[in-house]
Amino acid sequence: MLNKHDVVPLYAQLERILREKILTGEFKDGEPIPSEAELTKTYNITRTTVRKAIGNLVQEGLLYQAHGKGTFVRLQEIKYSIWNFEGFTDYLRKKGEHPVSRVLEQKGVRLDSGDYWKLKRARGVQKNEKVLFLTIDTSYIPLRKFAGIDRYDFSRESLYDVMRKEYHVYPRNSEVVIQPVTSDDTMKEIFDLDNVRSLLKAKGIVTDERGDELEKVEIVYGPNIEFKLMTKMR
Amino acid sequence: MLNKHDVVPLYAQLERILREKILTGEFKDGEPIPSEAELTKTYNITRTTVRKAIGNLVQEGLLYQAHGKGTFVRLQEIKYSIWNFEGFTDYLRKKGEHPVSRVLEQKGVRLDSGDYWKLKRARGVQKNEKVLFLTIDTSYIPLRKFAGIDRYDFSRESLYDVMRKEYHVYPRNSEVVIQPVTSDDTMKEIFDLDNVRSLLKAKGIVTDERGDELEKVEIVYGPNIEFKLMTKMR
DNA sequence: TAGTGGTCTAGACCACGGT
DNA sequence: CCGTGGTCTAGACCACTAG
Repeated sequence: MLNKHDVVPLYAQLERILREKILTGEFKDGEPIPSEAELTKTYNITRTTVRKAIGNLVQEGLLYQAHGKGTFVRLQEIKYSIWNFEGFTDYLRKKGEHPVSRVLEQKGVRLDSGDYWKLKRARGVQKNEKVLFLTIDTSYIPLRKFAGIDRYDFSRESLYDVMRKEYHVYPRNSEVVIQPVTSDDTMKEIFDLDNVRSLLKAKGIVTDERGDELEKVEIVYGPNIEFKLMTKMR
Repeated sequence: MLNKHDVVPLYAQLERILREKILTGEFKDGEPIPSEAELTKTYNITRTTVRKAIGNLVQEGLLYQAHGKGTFVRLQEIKYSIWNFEGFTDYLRKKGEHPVSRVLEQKGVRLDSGDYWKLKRARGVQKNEKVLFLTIDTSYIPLRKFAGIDRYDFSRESLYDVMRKEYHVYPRNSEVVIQPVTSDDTMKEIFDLDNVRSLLKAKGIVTDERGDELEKVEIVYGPNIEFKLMTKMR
């Protein structure tokens, strides 16, 4: 049930309930959730409010709507091969590789929206005697949320591990824009390029389940990475 | 002014007007646009409709809102964001745009796996007297599955509509690799580039629900497209 | 035809920011 | 204080889908 006097808006409360039911499987993948009309009755709110909640979940990709048919659950809309946030580190370990990070730069910076810890790392794998770098990651971590984050040595520790274990914060969503970039000197050196090339860059934010920003991120992908994308259409 | 009897929804019409004013600089970067109350008066529509239009532009990244202050123009110039293949025509129509296709090349070709119909199109939107091209799509359609596909005029018809309505085949999944490419002469002409640039290319296959290949596809995205990607961890 | 989502109206009260 | 956006109500009519 919803609490009309809560500071949390009704649509956000409903959103949470629906998300829960989708993720626990009470609403099954591909099947319809109750109609908007039903939801207005069940929760005793207007359709506008129901639509706001559903709209957000559609935006999020958890639901889709079909005119005249209904609102349906969509799980696993997008998968990604290299773009997994449970991390880079775990991903490579599973493949039997030895992940390596080299910190290129770290310092406090002030962006318009507050104070951040800037962390720039080259990340890759150990190959025999050599290191093959795959990405250059630049993170801007809000110090308001992660006070003392500068104490950690991120050439050894995983950023997301620290967020989870030390701050009890769980990265959940990311929204990035993919762009082409032309290699600069840093990229040339890290990726061992012999001349100027086009590379891919992903730039965006990582948030927790409430949509709070955890990190501004910018990742440049080296030439050894394929950016594979699978989508499901309806 | 808005046309209440147009098939294009009022919010989409308003959206288009606002987008226009932002992009032409009538609403300047960082400055506020008229308040929601003013817009309701100016266009003689309700605030709900105004908010729907503004909401979409906020989503698109062209505007941001600050509680108690106003609605402001955002510096970055994001025009279109496309996250899957299904959306092109519908996505643009919803925005009150007029999608345009120009067939650049079409012929039968033999690939190692069989006979295909090659269809290369530039796709974009009508802007006043001009056409702004957004993508160059190259499709290879298996003739074994789509005999007679060469009869259709794909400058007018949607490829997927034909697949659905004439062949009763439904595109469902896609698997593509995203790569950077350097512009060639065709791209230079279609996208009206003044010099060589890095662009994005998606290359892969589209399948139906049984995993049967419907199309090999290669899409080059012009500089007016941002490739926005949202991921969720579960 | 009945049920669904898509659009829109005409209000209301609230919280926030700056004066 | 006033003007801004944020939320919400209680309706209405329409277009689409399926039986």
